[in-house]
Amino acid sequence: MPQDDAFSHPIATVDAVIFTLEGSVLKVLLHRRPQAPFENAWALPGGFIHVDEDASAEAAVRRVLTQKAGAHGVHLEQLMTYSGRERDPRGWSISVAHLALVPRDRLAFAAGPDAQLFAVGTLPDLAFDHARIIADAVGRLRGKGSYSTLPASFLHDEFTLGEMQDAYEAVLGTRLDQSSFRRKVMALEILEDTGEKLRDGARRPASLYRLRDGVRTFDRTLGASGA
Amino acid sequence: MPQDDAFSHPIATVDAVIFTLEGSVLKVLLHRRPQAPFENAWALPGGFIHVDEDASAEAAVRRVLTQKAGAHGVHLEQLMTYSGRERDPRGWSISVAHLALVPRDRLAFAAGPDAQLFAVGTLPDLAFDHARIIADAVGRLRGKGSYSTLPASFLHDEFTLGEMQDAYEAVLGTRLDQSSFRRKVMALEILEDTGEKLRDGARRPASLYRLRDGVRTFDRTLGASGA
DNA sequence: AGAATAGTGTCTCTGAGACACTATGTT
DNA sequence: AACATAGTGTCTCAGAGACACTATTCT
Repeated sequence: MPQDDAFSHPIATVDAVIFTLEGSVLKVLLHRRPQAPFENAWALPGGFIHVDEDASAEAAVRRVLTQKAGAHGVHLEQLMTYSGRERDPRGWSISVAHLALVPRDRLAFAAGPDAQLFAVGTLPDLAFDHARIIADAVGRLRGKGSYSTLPASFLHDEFTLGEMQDAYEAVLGTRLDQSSFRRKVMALEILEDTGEKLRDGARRPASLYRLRDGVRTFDRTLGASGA
Repeated sequence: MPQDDAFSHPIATVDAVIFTLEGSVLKVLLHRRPQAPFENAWALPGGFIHVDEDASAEAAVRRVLTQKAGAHGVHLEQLMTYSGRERDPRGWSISVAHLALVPRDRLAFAAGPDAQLFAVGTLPDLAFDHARIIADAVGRLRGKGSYSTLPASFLHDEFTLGEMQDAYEAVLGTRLDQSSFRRKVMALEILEDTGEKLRDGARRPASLYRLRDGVRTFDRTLGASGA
């Protein structure tokens, strides 16, 4: 315990695994590193914790999210912390990785050769231990997705049951039975009917719902992960 | 991202929430702090990460476990990382909290006014944000306990179904039906019959089982948390 | 009318819980 | 024989999955 402050401190960073849904495909935002180490390699958006500026690691991630993905007010949760002497050639480092879930159109980054969305199934080679971090993040998302409202974070505030089911299917990687899905969602009482309908073409309009706030996880499942 | 190394680094520490079962009561090991900050307050065992000595945060926790609890080779998992400017008066700090589950007789600490096991229901005032950390740890243990072999970490290598059920009941805070518990445990195929029997008194001897390794979590539950 | 998705009804199967019962050892 | 825990059998109920069906809108 508090011996003496003579120990040299590790490098402290944060990393963000920013997920989104693009055409019902689960994707992650990656940036190409502009400098060493791992110059030109793809990597997770991240950066040093600014002790003078960030109130916490989570605040540091929110800063990164805004600066590098143009996203704010999105679902953000801590994933895990990765640390050690070997993971960063610059020295003993500690990185607090977070999970961010963002609707596609709330992501604002300069898409191009240096920033891109990759489907989680086909990732390029990655800097540091970022492949491992993404694998853990996907595991968390798939696992927790089945008994939480996490997948709904990819949707707008108001959405139809069909859109909601699509999001769950994309996250869990399985097809779900429509009838069972609706029955279970309704039984959980996690939605609020807005009274409005979505009219978007040659078919029966669907009711628009909103997530009732406060609800995050439930004790039943909305479908098993087929990963 | 890697800008310049000119940022001052946070203080980096680890904390261990060491759980054990004493007389079917879930307890946590606390130490009294010998010095400021929070001198004389109860706190979780923990300490600075030694960059020159620890290969990772987990390694740092294992060192702390050995030094402060005499425990090694126990179940250890990362809980969460707590960080910020306010949590430690010495400055911006980051602490990687871990969960350790130890059978009572594998804990070797000098019990006395400066080190003690406390039932999780009746904790004293705590230093730093350690009350919050313990609350999170109890939440994790209770939650994950119902669908994992975590509670069995409190037992010896070989144990009876009765002992196993006791451990689950202590962790989940509920009584479980004996018949259902046995049926579910058997259906999960997580145990290996040693062929031996425990003879410990005036009653029918119970079979001794061992955990089959590799098994950590399952998709069904062994009982709901009654917290 | 036809296309397309929204939404309902219902059957079956499995697992969980409750609880009554039998078994087997020591004193 | 009494006792205490080990271990079994069985009934009932709720939720999940499968799937066939009906409803409503636009073109």
